[in-house]
Order: sequence, then structure tokens, then C-alpha cells
Amino acid sequence: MEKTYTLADLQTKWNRRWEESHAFEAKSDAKPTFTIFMPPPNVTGILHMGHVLNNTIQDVLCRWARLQGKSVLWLPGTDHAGISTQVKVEKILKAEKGLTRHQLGRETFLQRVEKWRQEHGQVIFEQLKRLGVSCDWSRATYTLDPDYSRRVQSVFVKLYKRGYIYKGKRLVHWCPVSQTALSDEEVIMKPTQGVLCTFRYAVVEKPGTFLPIATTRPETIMGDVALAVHPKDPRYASLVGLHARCPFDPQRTIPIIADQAVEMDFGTGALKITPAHDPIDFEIGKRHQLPFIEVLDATGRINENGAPFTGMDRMEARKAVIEALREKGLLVKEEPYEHAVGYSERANVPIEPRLSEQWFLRYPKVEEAKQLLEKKQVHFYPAHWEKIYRHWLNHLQDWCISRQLWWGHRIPVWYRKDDPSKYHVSLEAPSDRENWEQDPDVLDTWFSSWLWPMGTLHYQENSDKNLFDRYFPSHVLVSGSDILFFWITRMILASLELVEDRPLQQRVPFHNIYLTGIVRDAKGRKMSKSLGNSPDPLDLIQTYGADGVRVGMLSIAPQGHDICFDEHALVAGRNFCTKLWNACRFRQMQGRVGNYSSFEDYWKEIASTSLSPIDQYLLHSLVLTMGTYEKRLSQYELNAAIKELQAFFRNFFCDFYLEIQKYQPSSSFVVQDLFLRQMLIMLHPYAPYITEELWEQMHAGSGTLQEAQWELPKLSSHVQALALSSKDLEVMEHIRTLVDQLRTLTAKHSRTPLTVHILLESKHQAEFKVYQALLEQLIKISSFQIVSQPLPGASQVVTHYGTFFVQHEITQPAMDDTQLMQQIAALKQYIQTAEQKLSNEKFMSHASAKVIEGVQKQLEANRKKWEALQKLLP
RNA sequence: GGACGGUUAGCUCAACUGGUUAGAGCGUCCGGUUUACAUCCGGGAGGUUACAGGUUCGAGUCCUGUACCGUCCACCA
Repeated sequence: MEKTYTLADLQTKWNRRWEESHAFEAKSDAKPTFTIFMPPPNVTGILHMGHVLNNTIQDVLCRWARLQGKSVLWLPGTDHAGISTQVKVEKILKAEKGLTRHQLGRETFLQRVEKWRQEHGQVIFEQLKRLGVSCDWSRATYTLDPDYSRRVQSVFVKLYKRGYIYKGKRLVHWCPVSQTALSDEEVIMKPTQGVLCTFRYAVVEKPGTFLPIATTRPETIMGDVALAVHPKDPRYASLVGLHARCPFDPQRTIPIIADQAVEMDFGTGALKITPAHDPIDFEIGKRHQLPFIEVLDATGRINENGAPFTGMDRMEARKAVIEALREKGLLVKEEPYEHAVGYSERANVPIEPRLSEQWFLRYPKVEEAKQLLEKKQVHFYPAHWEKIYRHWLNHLQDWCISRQLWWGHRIPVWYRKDDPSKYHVSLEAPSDRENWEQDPDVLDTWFSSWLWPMGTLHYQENSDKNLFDRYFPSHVLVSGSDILFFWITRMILASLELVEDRPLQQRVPFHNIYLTGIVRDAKGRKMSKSLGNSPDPLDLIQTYGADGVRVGMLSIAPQGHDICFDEHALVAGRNFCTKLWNACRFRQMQGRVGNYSSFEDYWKEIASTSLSPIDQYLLHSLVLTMGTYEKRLSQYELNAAIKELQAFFRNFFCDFYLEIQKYQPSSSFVVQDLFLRQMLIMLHPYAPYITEELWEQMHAGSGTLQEAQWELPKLSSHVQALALSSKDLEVMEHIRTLVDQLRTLTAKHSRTPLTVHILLESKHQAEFKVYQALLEQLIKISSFQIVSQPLPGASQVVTHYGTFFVQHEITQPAMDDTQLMQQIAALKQYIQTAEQKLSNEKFMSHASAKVIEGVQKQLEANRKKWEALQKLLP
């Protein structure tokens, strides 16, 4: 066995084995189930650090569930990612052939995208496999699979029939680049530096009187249909009911009206009303039955209504209008002004509120979704996300679900060619197909992914009837918080509405929601492609191994916190794996490893073996650690669990127990074997490759580790069965502390030869003698020498067993008395504080027995130490 | 503008419902060719827990306010 292991070989070997044995396919056995839906990455996606974190967490949970004897379904898939994929292929098309999608035509273009999808769609799956994820690839689903598409469309039809989906002409968020409507969630508000421009409208009835208007969007002036002031504004009261003259079309006059929505203190207190291009104006326009004049076209250019600026881009027109107003003497002032502007999430350009006819969805089951919190049917990790979830549900607007794209699920609606106001909502066209035309638009990508749990489990389909019943609801959803509203909350609403004839707890798609933080770089910036600050996970896997990357990532990822990525963590992860490898290697060098098939079998063997207190101490700690581990994982505290395992393994097992084994080996290897066995099991979810390999080497013939079973020993019975009394336990803890103290004392001294002098406490003398020889070996000193007087000028440490001294070998300045005095003074302080506490009646009556006992013990120890140090004073 | 989260060692983070002298890892420095492991072992230094008040026998933890950072939500043009 080599000192280090070859990562790549191990990974290839076990990936092949797992695949060949169909190890991760969901089985239809009688075991209880555990389900996770993997958030489907974009089909065009490439593995990034966020995926690494996210999927490692899911994989730990799945492998842990398998160890617990559950039948696991971890369901992967990919998302067709409508806008982003279409835009990507359009760009390629433009670059390679100089063609637009319209020149190519719908059918050809879609074939082109599909071809691209087939070439690139598998990449992310292959990358995920390299990370060691254990999902059921046989059930991988793609949102545009024919079956899945059909499900999406039939849900549209179903929700239409239930009255949740309707068609409406409204002001929607319009992306002038992608030329499609967007949902509220796809618009990102960004603070933007703009200009607040004030200009004057001439009042028709009162020549020489002007109404000043402040706006950030002068280019929409040609679409103004009224001016509005607040009904109670005394400044403008006399103007209400009169008319104003349009600056660029003097023939046209518009009314001056009063409306509550106008803010008196902002700008001039008067508002120009452009109902076709502004949400507030839209509402005011409807209230006052004003006409709607559109001046911008789909690409964001001024149309024929916007003369004389027709043909200009909106940004160009903005400047031109200001100049024109200035020439006419109507411009009052321009001020720099920072305000929030909505940007299209994908194209990253300002969106345009645009009047258009779209399909909308009124969200179903909103109240029920809120109640899930009170009814404890949904738990967020970390819990504070509950408030954000609730807030979103409280402020829901109808969802614009139609997109003017080609790549996606086509809306299942047919319009009569001779009269498009007549339409037919159904999966199939009416029988006289030739007279009908299908809606050209597709559905928002998220309209397909919100059905993910039902769609992937073939809800209400005959083909696989048990699948849904068996695996729904899932147990936990692990995702980045960025898609809480896009996806997670909507899945809840969809499932509540569409899963029928079941009690509430059976209609929730998942009971636990684990929201991971964002992976940031060392400077705290979000990792992103454009910044180029994200390492390629495959390079990292190459260098540190999948196990090293997984352990490293999770050891810096506290629950729900953003994580500051640091490659040093991966180094530590890899080093830990090497340490594990070597500890197992060391054991194998000692002789054949025992092979029992369960914890209980080992324990039986242990019961019939005579064990040293040190062996029992290890077992005792092992049982405690197993309990904590299980508790941690049940609360999704993956970070705490791995850190505790690492500390326990290194500090307790390697540095204390194994070191002792070198000098005073146990009578039997059974303790060490059980320990390593349980360690491999507990580490397996985190580091699947190396643990599998070690398991095979050490426990050949008892199956693979991923088939092993977790057994939680019962503290009460298993620990009591050990012959370790509480007194023995105390002794062991003293010895372990003593080892640390002696290591500290002798750390700076050369070993050959080194004598440690002891001023022993008489009452602990016998106890010390038992371990004296072992300690000499462990601390690597030539001998302990018992003295009856303190050694002046030596380094010293006060312990439970007495004061230990090391004489400086070379003449050094004698131990500084001031240092000693400082120590004594500090102890005095501690002692006084403790004494005060213990004589304080309120403390004694309020504090718990455990706390009081702790203070007493500490006081006692400090007094002892104080006395010992006092003796050293000259 | 509203809400939420954060601020603890040079860096990244712990510390359960308030309770013993606030702990790890990394970094740094010192010392180590010990019958697994230098991808290792031992050790040192390093903290007024952002700031100001308050409640309490006792506050990193609870309350109030301030500052800074981050996130989400929001139609003052």
C-alpha cells in the first residue's frame, strides 16, 4: 500500500463499479424512501462552484440516507432555459452564418437549437459524475422531453379550465433586445444615473400660464394623454379641468386632471400621463378613461406616433427631445438624478413597460402555502427565509407566463384564422385544423420547472403508477436562494393545486428547504463567469480529488452562510483524506483486519475481550461521537458534523490513541477495527471514493460500503456495558490532559536525553505510577525523576498529578520571576472571581447545579495551581 | 423607502434555550529524520466579541440606539 493514493484511479474505479451495479437507481423494495429533486441545471450549463457546493450537500444527504437503510431517489435533470439558450444559439447563428432566426424560420431554427442541445446537454452530467454525485441517472428528465412537454401543456389547459389562466392586455415588462415579455421576477432593479428633466406645458385656456412637469423619460412625451396633479394641491387647483398643448403636436391638446396617485412633494408635483409606457400612468389612464398612445415599438424605437422623432432609439430620442424642448424654450432645468431602473435579467438592458396581450396566471393556493409555515409542513434552513417566503406570497401579482420566443413549450391555444378572438384551449387542435392557428408564443421556462416534482414522477400516469406514491413528497430541497421565488415557492403552489385527493402534508412537494449560500471569491465577490474569478471545478478535482474538494468545501460552508472560497480549504480536505488513508494503512501493516459484519458483532467480540481503560475510553468517545454525528446530520448541520469528525479522528484517535498503540498495544485489534469501520461509515457520505476503497481493502467480502448499514449504539446500554466507571473516565481525561501538558512543557527541548522532574501530589501518586512508563515513551523522554523540592529556574507546569519541571540544558537566563508573578496574579484573579460567585446567594440560587459544580472544580484546580506556583517563588 | 441577515484572532468561521478563564481551521513564528502519514507531529504568539447605553447575580448571547457590510422587496415620475 502506498503512502498516498492515486486519486484518478480510485475515482474511475468506483464510478465504474457504481454504474455497473446500478447502485444509485431507485429500487422498488420495501424500505422507507428518501427523495431529493436536484435543481435541474440549464441544459447549456457548465459546472461551477455553486453546483459543487449544492450537489455535494445533496450527495451527502443521499448517501447518509442509504446508510440509514432508506431507498433513495435523487432525481436529476436539465432545464431547457428558454431565453438563455435561444439567445446563445441566435448569437452563434449570427456569428457563423450572419442569419437571424426569422430568416431561418421557426422549424429550422428549432432543429438547430435541438442539435446544439444534443451536443452540449450532457456536459454537465458528466461533470457532476466526476464530483461523485449519486443520483439516479436512469430517471434524468429534461424539461423538453416529449412526455414532459405534454405534461406542461396539459397543466396549462387544466389551470385555464379552472380559471387560473387568462389572456389579458396589460402593461408588461418588455425586453427590447430579446423582444419578449418577462415576469416580475426576471426584472432586476438597479440604481441608475439618469437625468430628471423639468419642462413646461402651455395651458391652452390661459395663455402665458405654464404647468411644469418633471420626468426622467422625456422621450415618451409624444404619448402623453393628460397631465395630472393632486386633488388637494392648492398650487394647481385652478388648472384642473383645463387643457395643455402638446409641445410636438400643437394641434393636440390634453386635459389637466386630478388624481390621488400624484405625489405633491416630488418634482413639480405635476405628472405627465403616458398610460402606454408607465405602470402608474396605466392605472391613472384606466381610472380616467384616457386613450393609450404607444410611441415605442418592440425594439425600443420611436414609432410613427412619436413624430418628429420616429425611428430613433429610445436613448437617442431622450436626448433629442430635451434638445427640442430647449429650442422651443420649454425646458426649465436638467438635474442629475439616481433612481432605480428595471433591467432584463438575461439581456441586461433596461426593460420597457409595454402594452401587450399576454397570458397570465393567477397563483393558486396562496393562502394554503402561507399556512404551511404555521402548520409546520415546511421548514427552512436557515429559518429566517420563512419571512422572505411569506413576504413574497403576501405581495403576489399575476404571473405573465407567455414569452415571445420559439424555444420552449408552445402555448396549447388555437385561434380561428378568420376570427382570432375565438380561441380553443387544448392539447390538440380542433378537428378542422386547417381553420385554426396555434399561438406562436411559448411558456416561461419556469412554468415547466414549477411542475418538476409531479412531472418527473409521472403523476397520474398509468405507465409508472407507484412511482409518485412512493417518492412524493420529497424530503428536502437543496438550492441556492436565488431561485426561491422563481422555482421553489412556485413548486409548492403548483403541487398544492395539482396533487389531488390527499391531505395537506401529502401535497407539499418537500418538507424541508435548505438554502445554500453563495460561493464568493477571497475578496468577497460573487463568483461569476464575467469576472473570471471562478476556478474550474474539474481542475480542482484533478488536483485535490473529488473527496478532497467535497470535504474541503463542506468544512468551510456553515449552514446557509455565503462561503468565501479558499483553495487552502481543499488542501486541508485532501490532507485529511491522506491522513485517513495512512491510519488505515498503519492498521493493515499490523496484521489482518477483523471482519465482522455489523457494529453489534464487533461489540459482542469486544464484550468478551479484556480491554484497557484506554481502549474503553476510545469506545466511549466513539459512541458519543456517533450520536452527535447522527443528530448533526438530521438537522442538516453538515459543516459542524465533518469538522467534529475530523477533530475527533486527528486529535483523539491519531494523536492520542494510535500513538499509545505504538508503545503499549491493546490486547486485541478489535477496538481499533471497530473504530476505523465506524469512521469509514461516517466519512463515507463526505468522501465516498477513498472510504469505499479502504473499506474494500479492510473488509473484503462484506459488500461495498455504500451498502453498509448505519447502527446507532444506544448510549445507555452500550456505554454501560463498558467496564469504564465514571472514576475511570475521569482518570483517562486527566491522563489525556497530562499528555498535552507534558507535550507543551517539553516542546522546545531536544529529546536526547531529557529528564522531567516531578513534585508529585501524594494522593495521586499511585495513579500516576500506572501510566508513568507509558508517558515516558509517549512524551519521548528518557525518564521521570521524582523530587521533593521545587526546581528553581526550571520550566514548569502544574497538573492534576503535581508540578513537572524541565531543567534548561544550556545556561539560559533563569526563568523570569516576573513571568511567574504574572501567572500567580492571574490565578489570584480567577480565584477571587470564583469565590465571589460562590458566596453570592443570587448566583447560588439561580445558576444550575452543573454550572456551580464547574465553578467549584475550577476554583479548586486554580487554588492548587496557585499553591504550587507560590512554592516556586524565591 | 421597507424588511431581513451580518459585524468575534491577520483571514474564514464556532460558541445549544444568557452560565466555568470566548474556541477551531488556515496563515504566521518556534521546535521536531519518533516502528502510518513532511499531504506529518508538537508548540507559541495573536481577542476591550463594531460602537454607545440598558436589563441581569452573570451578556458574544436579551433590549434600545448608532455606524458599516450584504441580501431581498418596492410604480415618487
